[in-house]
Amino acid sequence: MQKNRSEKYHNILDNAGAVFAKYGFYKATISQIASRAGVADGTLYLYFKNKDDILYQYINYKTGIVFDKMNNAVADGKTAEEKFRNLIRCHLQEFQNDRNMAVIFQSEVRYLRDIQSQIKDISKMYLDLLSDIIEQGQIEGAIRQDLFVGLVKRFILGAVEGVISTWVSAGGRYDLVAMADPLVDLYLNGVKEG
Amino acid sequence: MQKNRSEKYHNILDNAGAVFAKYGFYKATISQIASRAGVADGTLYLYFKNKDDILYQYINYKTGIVFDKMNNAVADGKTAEEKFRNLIRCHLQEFQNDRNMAVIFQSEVRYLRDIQSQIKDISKMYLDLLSDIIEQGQIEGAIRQDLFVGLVKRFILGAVEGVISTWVSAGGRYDLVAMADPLVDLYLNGVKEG
DNA sequence: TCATGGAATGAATTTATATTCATTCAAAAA
DNA sequence: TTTTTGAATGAATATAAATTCATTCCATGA
Repeated sequence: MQKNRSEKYHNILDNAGAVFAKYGFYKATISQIASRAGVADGTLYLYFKNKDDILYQYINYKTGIVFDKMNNAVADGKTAEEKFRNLIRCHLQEFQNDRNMAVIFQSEVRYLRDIQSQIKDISKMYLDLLSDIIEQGQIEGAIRQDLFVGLVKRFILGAVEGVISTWVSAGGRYDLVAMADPLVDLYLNGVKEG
Repeated sequence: MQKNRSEKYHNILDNAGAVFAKYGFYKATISQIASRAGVADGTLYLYFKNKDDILYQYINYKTGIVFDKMNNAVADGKTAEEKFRNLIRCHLQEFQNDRNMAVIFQSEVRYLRDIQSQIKDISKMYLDLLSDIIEQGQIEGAIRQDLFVGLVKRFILGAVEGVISTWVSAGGRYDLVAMADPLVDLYLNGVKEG
C-alpha cells in the first residue's frame, strides 16, 4: 500500500486541487489539504516548499497536460476549420473532464497572472495556436482577410472561457462538449441573418 | 477641508479599490487602505463592518453605476443592432474609465461568485439585456432564428470580458473603446469568408 | 532479533494582520 | 472660556494558520 514518491506527490496535488477548488486558494488551509490527502500537515513540506508552491505545481502540472492535448488536437486537423473545431472541442473536453482544474483556472486569475512569467502560459500557447490557424484559414480562403487578428484571438478565447465559466457556475450539470459545434458555428458565421 | 460622512465613505472606498486592484483582496491589508485614504486603521471600522464588507460595498457601489449606464445605453438605441452596439461600447467605455474596477471584477471572480446572491448581479442583468436584444433582433429579421440563445449570450459576454481582460493585462495602454466596432462586426458576421 | 536511516508526524512556534477600545481631539454650544 | 459630544486615533489584543523540528515510526538488512 505504500506509494512511491511520485504517487504521493500526485496524491497531494490532486487533493490540494479539490480543496483549492472548493474553498479558493486563500481560504483553503494546509490542514484541510493534508487531512484530505491522508497525511500529516508537516508531510506537505517534504514535497512542497510552501503553500504557494502547491498551487504553482498544480497549475504547472495541469497546464502541461492540457498543453499537449491541445497541440495534438490541432495537429490532427487538416484544414483550418478542422483544426479550429478540434481545438475548441478539446478545450471543452479537458475542462469538463477535470472540474477542479476548471474552477481553479477560472477563480485564481490573480494568482495566475502573478506567476504567468515563470510558468508554461496556457493562454499564450492557445493564442499562438489560433494565430497559426487563422493564418492558414486566410491562405485557404476560408477566413476573412479584413480581420484584426489580435482581437479575433482574444474574442475566441474569451468566449470559450465564458462558456466554461457558466458551466462551472451551473455545477457542471450539462454536457459542455455538446457546446463545441454551436460555438464554432457562432465564431464562423456570427449571429446576423443572411 | 473636513468631509461629510458620504465623502469620507467614498474616499475610503476609492482607495480601497486602488489597493485591492494592486495587491488583490487577500494580500491587501487594512493598514494599506487606511494609510492610502489618509485615516487611521480604526476609522475604517466606523464606516465598514469588516474587511469583507469593504469589498462588498465597493462592488455593490460600482455595480449600481455600471448597471444604470448600460440600461440607458440600450434604451438609447432603436434597432436591435443599435442597442447591441451601444451596450458593447458602453461596457468597454465604463471599464476603460475605471481600471481599478476592471481589475477587481476580473480578479475577484471567486469572491464575486460567493456574494452574487446578495448583490445586484451585473452578469445577470447583462444577460437579460442581451436576451431582449436578441429577441427583438429576431423579430426584426436582423438576427438568425436558429440560435441557442443561452449559448449566444455567454458567448457575447465572455468575448467582451476576454477583450477587457487582455487590455487590463497590457496595463490599459491602448484605447479599449476602439475595439467596440470590430468586436460587434465579429459577433454579427463571424470570421468566415463570404 | 537488533540496529540503522530516511520518511512521517503533529504539537509547538512564529508570524501576520484583522479587529477592538481606552484615549484624544476638535467643533459647536453654552 | 468652558463644556459637551461624537468622531478619529493607533497601540494593544486576539486569532488564525503557515511553518518548523524534535520525536516517532517502520522498512530493510545485518
